[in-house]
Amino acid sequence: MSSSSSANIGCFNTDCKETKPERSRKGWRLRNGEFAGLCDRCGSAYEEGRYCETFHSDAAGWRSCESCGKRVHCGCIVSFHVVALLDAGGVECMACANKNFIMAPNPVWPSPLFLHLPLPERLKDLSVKNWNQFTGAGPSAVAGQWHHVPNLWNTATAQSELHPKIPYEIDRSNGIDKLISAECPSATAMVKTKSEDPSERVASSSLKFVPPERFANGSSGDCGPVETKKGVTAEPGKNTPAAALNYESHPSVNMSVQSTLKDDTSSLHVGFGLPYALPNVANGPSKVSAPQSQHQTPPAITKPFMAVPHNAVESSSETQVRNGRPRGDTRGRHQLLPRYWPRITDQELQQISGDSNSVITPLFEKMLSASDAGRIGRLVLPKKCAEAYFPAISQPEGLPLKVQDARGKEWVFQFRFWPNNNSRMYVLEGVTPCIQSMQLQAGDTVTFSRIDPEGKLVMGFRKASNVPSSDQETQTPKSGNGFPKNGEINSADPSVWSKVDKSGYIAKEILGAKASIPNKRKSSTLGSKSKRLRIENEDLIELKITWEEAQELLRSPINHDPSVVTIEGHEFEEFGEAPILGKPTIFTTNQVGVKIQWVQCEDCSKWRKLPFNVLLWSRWTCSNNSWDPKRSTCSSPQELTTEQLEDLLSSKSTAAPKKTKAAKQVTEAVEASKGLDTLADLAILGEGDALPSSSQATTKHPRHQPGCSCIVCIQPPSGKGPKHKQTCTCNVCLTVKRRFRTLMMRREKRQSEKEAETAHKKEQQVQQSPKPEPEDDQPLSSNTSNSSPNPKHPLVSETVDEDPNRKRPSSSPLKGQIDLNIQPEREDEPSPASDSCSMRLIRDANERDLRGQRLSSCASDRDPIIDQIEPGGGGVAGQRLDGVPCGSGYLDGDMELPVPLSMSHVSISDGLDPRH
DNA sequence: CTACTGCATGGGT
DNA sequence: CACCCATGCAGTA
Repeated sequence: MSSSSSANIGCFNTDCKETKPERSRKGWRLRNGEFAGLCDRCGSAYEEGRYCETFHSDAAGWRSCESCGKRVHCGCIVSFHVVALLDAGGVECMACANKNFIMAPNPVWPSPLFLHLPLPERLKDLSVKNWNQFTGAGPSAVAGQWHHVPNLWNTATAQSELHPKIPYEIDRSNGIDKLISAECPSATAMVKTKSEDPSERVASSSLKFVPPERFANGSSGDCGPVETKKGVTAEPGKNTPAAALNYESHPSVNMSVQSTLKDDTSSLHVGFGLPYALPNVANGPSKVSAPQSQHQTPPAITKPFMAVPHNAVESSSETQVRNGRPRGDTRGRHQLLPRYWPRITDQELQQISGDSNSVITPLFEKMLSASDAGRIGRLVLPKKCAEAYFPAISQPEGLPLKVQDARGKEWVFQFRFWPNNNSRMYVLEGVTPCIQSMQLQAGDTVTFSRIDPEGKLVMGFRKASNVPSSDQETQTPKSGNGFPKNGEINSADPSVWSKVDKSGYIAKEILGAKASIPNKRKSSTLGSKSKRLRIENEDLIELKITWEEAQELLRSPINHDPSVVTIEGHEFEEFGEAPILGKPTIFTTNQVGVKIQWVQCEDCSKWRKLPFNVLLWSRWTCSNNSWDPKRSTCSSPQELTTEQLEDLLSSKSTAAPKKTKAAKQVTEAVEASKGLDTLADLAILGEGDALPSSSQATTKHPRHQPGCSCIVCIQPPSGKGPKHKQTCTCNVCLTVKRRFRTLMMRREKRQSEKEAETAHKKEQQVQQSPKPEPEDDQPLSSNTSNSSPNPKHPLVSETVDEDPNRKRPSSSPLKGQIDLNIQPEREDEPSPASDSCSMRLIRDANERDLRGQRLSSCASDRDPIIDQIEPGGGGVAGQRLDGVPCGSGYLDGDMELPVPLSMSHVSISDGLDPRH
């Protein structure tokens, strides 16, 4: 920033002697991505590669290329991009670097995002990144291979030692120079003392820099982590003394709060390797500059930490004996899978650190599986993460690892592994108390970070998203739908964080952090492993949003104005008929007091005015504007002025969530298949309210559905109870199944039913905008969707099986419509045909339904666990899903099993889940 | 019988 | 196809 500001005045080169230099040459790349503007003289100097030499030949940072010996400056922004830092230490001019297979120069500059952070943060961040670069980045031209990098024990230390300098050194216009200059020597020194045993301890050398205070026993030099002064092994007989990290006298792995340790960080905490050490980080999947990556760098592991024995008893031979395979085998696979990349933002980390001198380095994160969150208390650690960031262990018993949670609580887990095939499976044992204290459940994510200079391991977490806020201890503000607002979290609102205790609190960021997280990131973070998880976490986000949007689309059925009921402070809109969906429009009242409706053409984006009571297709274009021929083409100008449009839009945004109004104003709407599909998906996959992550987030348990009684399914701590059985015949299940089937059928038949549809459409077109949209857009008459003529069946009339009207012939002209309320053919049974996926969907839907039910019926504190639902029998009205007679005055009797859709007509002022 | 432990299994990548 | 890892499950306490 500082640099860019100066860039606006004459030559960018502050040493330029030109009195009134005129910038005409493009210089080096600035941190903001632009290029420094230089006058001719400086520009040519730069282009000729003698800029540094010319303008600051006496500055610090001059080094010699390891390959050609050429003197190169290594410590200013100008030279930053033309010098390659070697893993083994030293630097190379780009010429040699390229020859030696270095394709990319030093890591890219921080992303623009980074630059937007307050200076202190940037500095910190930058310092970390730079440091990382220095510590581990850079292929070794000499060896022709990537050299080791992160050494838990030393890098952290080294880093910590350096950080304190950064603040003042970098706080200058050319801070970069200083920063780098300051670091270079250290880094170099470190590398130069490299281990003598390149085969197995490529970079362990730096261990020598581990300050004595960190490894009190002095064995760090050779053994890495070690005993600390107290030297108490976690479990006598199980842990080798050397391996025990003696976290205070905590003999067992049982976790307990150890507040007293808070400050005793010098020797009790394990340091963790730097996660971002890959030299070619710029080429990584998640670039530092990724627009929305929160300027995180993927925790690339240049070399598994485990390659370096960390304790005296560890030896490669032993390791091999135990595992049947040297751990070093993993050397080739340096990077963590994307799903383990920490998504925690720097700011969040900053918050955790509490004091400004701490630097948080996100290490990795892991979404809890059912077993992780179960009562077994074992958290399976991704192998690479464990090996990269946790101390190396040679004994299956592992060692106790002290981890601090975001609140400063300290826990001691047993970090160990199990021989597995020829590999290892790392687990953290004894995590139950911690998991429970954080109220985590399957699907939630735990993050591991390291705080420097303390070198503490910090465990944060992020709820899967829809967890009721009350369940969370976080103070993160949540949006109405239960999602914490990413912006709020990341906005670095100190006030929020400052409330948290000293150690800060890792924000439970929204899953997916809304749109701020690139899709790629989302998917990668969540992992490609579990589709279920992805659906819940990623797509759900989409769905969630869509769902909310869908609410806006809900219109009361024609001739049925909704009535608003308030239950426990939440407004519920009650329709006499099933609401219908339509294209979102904006309603306003003109000067004359006449209500009008604005709709945006999907082709030209122009807004057109329509009568307020018009039904619209989900896809509406100017050509459909039969009300205003003059504006029935995209070429015709927009009626609204910019200002008016702004007002309009702003009003929309403010009123948007309040669908109630709209519902009252709009008489009807039409839904198109797109929306239909979306809705269908929504209905099935998840209402805005998140699916209980505990149940579905779980991932690969193959037999969860039926009456699985495995520990995972039984898991109560995080799970919310048993689930609906696949064979369950309760109303919810039946309804959902039917619906699901219906949806499926509808799609299939859509095609064949066009005719009927067309015919039907004609009728409607009399009063609606003609939109002969082929398969996708089908006119929806107000009542069509609901075959139930009985207005008393508010929403899901279909649930009433007895209702003959329900039996909609498959040929119904309404088929193509999105009416979720239609009563599918009553092929009752849980279509065995439905594959597991379908069933899952159904189950999910069930859960959602439940929630919806609860939401719409009576607010209850009970968890929407399907199993808690008492088989309501075929559509007994007025009965709660959970078996509790609901008597809620909400809907007249028949309202049972509110389909997901029912949720949408609920206008909730503060969240989808009123329960909380 | 329950809880725990440690390894086996197998789906997914 | 190898590896990862979520979960299963037998053996033990």
